Amino acid sequence: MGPRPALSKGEMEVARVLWEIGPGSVRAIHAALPAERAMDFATVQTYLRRLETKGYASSRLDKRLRIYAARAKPRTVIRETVDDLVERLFGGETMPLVRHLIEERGIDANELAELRALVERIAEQEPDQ
Amino acid sequence: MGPRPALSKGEMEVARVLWEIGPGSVRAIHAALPAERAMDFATVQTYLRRLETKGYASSRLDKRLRIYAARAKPRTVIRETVDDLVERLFGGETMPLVRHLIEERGIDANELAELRALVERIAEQEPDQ
DNA sequence: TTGTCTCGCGTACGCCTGTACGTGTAAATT
DNA sequence: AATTTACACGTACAGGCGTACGCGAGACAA
Repeated sequence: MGPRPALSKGEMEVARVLWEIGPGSVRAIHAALPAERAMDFATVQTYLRRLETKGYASSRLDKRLRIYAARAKPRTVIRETVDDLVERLFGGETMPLVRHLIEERGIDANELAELRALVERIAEQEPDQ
Repeated sequence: MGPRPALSKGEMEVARVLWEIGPGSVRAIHAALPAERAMDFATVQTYLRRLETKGYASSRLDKRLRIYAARAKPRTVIRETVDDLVERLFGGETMPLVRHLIEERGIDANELAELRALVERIAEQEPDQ
């Protein structure tokens, strides 16, 4: 997977839906977008076309209906996107962002428990010092 | 602080330096950029002008030297930026990003200790359940 | 069969972004 | 004084991005 052009914000939203609901028609993807994020059908179509051009999605014609599918794995795309952000906005350091997320955005009791477990798990893997 | 146009990637890098070194001339900011990220002097100048237009920075002339200063606080800008990303790429959920950062990017022993402390601190604040 | 609906697909368009160049002028150097 | 250096400031320009419109052709309804 060579250097793909980065996802734009709009493309991200559509890609996310693609991952979530799997392959689908433009209509399906349009319908699966969060209601409060009302994009025009044609806009979604454009984003999907661009996702394909950029290598993030593929498509095939099923009869007269074009079906899009994700081509890049979420983890990969998230890594690329987040790495870039961390680099530019945090000088490459991870912790400031983690801190921000926990302190500023807040996490509830469940999430806190999960985080605790995660920390312990990592702590075991990574032998002290 | 009304709705500012979002920072572009290039603007982010420059804004970060502005926060780090405080008010300074274009040259100072240019010099403070990570060496491996060599932008042209004139490019930095353009970004600073745009940062001012967007409301993220202010400037004054000191003799014939224009001095730029940050106008928006890092925390605020980071909140706006990260909120947007979390919304678009993670459907508004915080934990997937936290998990990604910890698991995929990895953190060293020191960071792990800090994270542990942070979790405990939050756990105390937020009474169980 | 004759609209009407639904899509695909090409096209559009203004603003944003990355990345500078060039000109004019003030300050510094020789 | 003449030359070089250093900036500010205006301008540029191609490609990306958000957000569609409109046409043409099957599919479906009447």
